[in-house]
Amino acid sequence: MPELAPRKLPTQARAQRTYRAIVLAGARILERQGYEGLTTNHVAELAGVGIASLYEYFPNKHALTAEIVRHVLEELLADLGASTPLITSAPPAAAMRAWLGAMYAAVAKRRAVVAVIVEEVPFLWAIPAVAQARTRLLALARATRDLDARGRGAPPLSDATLYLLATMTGAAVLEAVLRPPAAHAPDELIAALAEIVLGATGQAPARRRASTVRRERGPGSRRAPPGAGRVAARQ
Amino acid sequence: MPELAPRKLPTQARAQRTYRAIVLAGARILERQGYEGLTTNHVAELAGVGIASLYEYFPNKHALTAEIVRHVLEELLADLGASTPLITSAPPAAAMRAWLGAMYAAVAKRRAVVAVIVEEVPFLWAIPAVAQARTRLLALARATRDLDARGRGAPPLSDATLYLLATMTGAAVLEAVLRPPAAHAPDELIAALAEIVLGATGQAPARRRASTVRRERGPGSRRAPPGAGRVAARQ
DNA sequence: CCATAATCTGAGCAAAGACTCGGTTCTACT
DNA sequence: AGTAGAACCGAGTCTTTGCTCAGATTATGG
Repeated sequence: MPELAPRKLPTQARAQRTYRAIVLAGARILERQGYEGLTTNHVAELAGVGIASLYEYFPNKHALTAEIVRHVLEELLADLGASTPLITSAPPAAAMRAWLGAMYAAVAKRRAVVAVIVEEVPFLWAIPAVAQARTRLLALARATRDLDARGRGAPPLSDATLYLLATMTGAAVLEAVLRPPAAHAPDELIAALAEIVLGATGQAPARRRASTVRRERGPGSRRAPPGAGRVAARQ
Repeated sequence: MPELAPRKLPTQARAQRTYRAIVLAGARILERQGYEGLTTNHVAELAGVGIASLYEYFPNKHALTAEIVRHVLEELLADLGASTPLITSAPPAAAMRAWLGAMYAAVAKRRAVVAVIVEEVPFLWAIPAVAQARTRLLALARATRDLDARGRGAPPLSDATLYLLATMTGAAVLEAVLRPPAAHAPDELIAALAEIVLGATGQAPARRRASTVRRERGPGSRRAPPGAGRVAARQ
């Protein structure tokens, strides 16, 4: 198990710029050339710093990778956090759709990097930030359920069901973004997904006819552009 | 995009043994040392053949990797296929539980390799066998729905919902096997998962109290052994 | 301003790893 | 038996790449 923590954190302003440049360059390379293209020399060059500066902050390549992943994840979670006010103020059903939409948007915005990270980065789940994010999201789901159960008279979901719903929705969003099915527009998927989740939580009306699920495609629901099937450019 | 097809297939018996030995050795290394440990020299050595023999059949490392993946996937699907007779003969609800149980067992049996394959192998979705398996499973789901819809009077699921259910279930099983939650035994998860899916397909009775979902752990539902959280041994 | 610490640097080392070459050994088939 | 071609082989080539070293440069704070 390789060391995943940075050697030290930059304190001076100049050093902070260097550190940041390294991480950003790493993210760009990861996005464009995949994990196999992520070489320390290349990262340093693109960042415009000497290779030794990179090793000033990271003990090895794995630690650099972990930091890149942490950075991307943090930005993604920040996006999600920014849309929670809108969500919590909405009525439950709309809130669910909004939440799923926000997840979708956050992932879609960084489609290429996220694809490489989840599909190629080794030791992904050994990165503390990743494991933490998982438990935090599960805790959030549990809290929401408890709050919701207190509000209505309905019996609460079992822990196992809640766990499954949380992981399944996350996986479904990832799947829908990374390997979009040609036959369905994003909006349609989000709506159908919301319906499944709401149904399982007992908040949905009895299952409606299939035709009511199929929406017309509005301007905001354009389907993936041609070529979006490719995972990354890979020079 | 690297070449992923074998250079040629062995025809003589001796050559078939060689080919097989290479693929099996590759699978073992992938399982034990992850993708980073999968070097062509090492594979040849473990297979007990010369390195040049490996390159007799595979034009490059990527093609070898693709073949290893194909082999593991084929075995996994064979396991699934072997249990379909039992499943199709059962009534719908029991069939769903049996199907999920079979998926779980098939993945759990090869936990370590599967983990490495889905988390580390680059170009995974560019491997024809992988993409094919995905579409075949989706087609199976669609066929089942149509058959089922004709049997009962209920309206059929929309295509989008079906797609989501299929991918979500697959993802949930993978997740449950690869990163098992300490709090829930496999049987409990399978049961809860079946309930979610059946609920979404309109076949389940109205959502029951949470307590009825929680089963006692029988002898067959032992939870993951200690250390099962590790993804692979990694020498 | 000076001493000390922090930061930066790039040539180059050592190791690893993908793949080839030139040839030997085995098998199939007449 | 003889021969064509299929299969096998491993030492060695060539490239890549993670990482270090020894020292130059810049900031800090007394």
